[in-house]
Amino acid sequence: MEGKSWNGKIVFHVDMNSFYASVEQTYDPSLRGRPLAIAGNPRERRGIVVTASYEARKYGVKTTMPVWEALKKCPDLLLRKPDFKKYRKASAGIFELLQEYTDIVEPVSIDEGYMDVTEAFQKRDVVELAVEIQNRLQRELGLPASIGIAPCRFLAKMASDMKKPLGITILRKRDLPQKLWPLPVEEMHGVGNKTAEKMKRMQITTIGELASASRESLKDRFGVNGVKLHERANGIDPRDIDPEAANEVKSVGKSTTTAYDVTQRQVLLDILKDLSSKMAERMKRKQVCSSNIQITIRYNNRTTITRSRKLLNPLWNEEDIYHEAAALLDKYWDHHPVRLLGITGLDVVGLDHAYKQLDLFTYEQEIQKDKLYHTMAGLEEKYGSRVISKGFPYRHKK
DNA sequence: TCTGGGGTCCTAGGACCC
DNA sequence: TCTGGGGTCCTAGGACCC
Repeated sequence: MEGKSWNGKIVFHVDMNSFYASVEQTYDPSLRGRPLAIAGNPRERRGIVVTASYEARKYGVKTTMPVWEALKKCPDLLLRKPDFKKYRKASAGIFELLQEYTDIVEPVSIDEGYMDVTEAFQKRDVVELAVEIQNRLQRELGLPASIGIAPCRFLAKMASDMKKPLGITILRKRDLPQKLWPLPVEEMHGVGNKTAEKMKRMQITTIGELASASRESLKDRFGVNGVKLHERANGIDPRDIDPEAANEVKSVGKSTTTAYDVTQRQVLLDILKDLSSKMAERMKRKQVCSSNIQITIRYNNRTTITRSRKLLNPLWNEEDIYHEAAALLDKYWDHHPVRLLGITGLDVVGLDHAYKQLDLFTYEQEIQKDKLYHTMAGLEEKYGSRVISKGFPYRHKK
């Protein structure tokens, strides 16, 4: 248990317990100790449970369960709509607290993160440290957390899952045979339904069986992912904790399930307009732009398609996003009833970065200068960005 | 009365180039 | 006359996670 008994890294995985519900309970003490679910509006068919308090879980209320079903299981269930402003604020408080202990903190979502405490706490008992962090989160922010302690990310993550709520679990390499390997393979982080089913057909039902399966058979079946899972089951995970990871956004999206199945083009365009405006807001807040716009259409039979187009220039304002999204809709929507519509900006880069990249703005000015713009726009409309970028003479100038 | 909204990473096929 | 091989870029879909 002493710091000195650990070889190599010490990683904490801090995982908040029923985070949204816990935050709501700090704002409204009358919710404490009661069955509570954070959920959308059941009348708008977005009504699924996002988070359930532990009291609600006792009745069988679970995440992604439709609200009507949750109410059947627990008639006294209290409901609150999600309020992400509150959650983001609470999240900031949590990570500020964690950063008092080390700079190597990597948030992976609003309510969980990794810490590399190797350097910061060589002399200190790691369990004591975890207890202190857990107590402070509870006392200062009113939020319960479970903490996993291990020599790598994967094991820390598995450890924090082993005791909830308010657990502290150590998972050393030598603990794997007793603590990790007996678990069903579907409980492994990175193994979902599909993979678990395939593994069962290969006679792999526990993490231990995965650990001792042949690397080759896993590689044949699952590609690089199979090799990774095999290594992790054996306690090998070389991924470092990267404090910058959260700043390196790859995509920004906005989607909505419609109140009813939509078949009118104008209604869909209105929704896209609204999504564009919200997306533009978010991109501005994050100071990013995107050069690849994608729309998502989910039809009322739940089949979902995505259609995207790479653009010549990155964009970030509402009108441009809407223009691209509407063009994709008109090109690809097959007029079947729609239940969800979304817009995502892919290939996202920071605005500062975009200015330097490719001299985009001089590029655009030159198009204007040569009066090629309309021809180019017409061509791009017709054939996509690829043709234009290849045919355009300035791209290779220099 | 079914099943949200935000993401990441990987794979595979086709176009295109040499 | 019936068809190479290597590489990149783009697009679409799938699996997974919280």
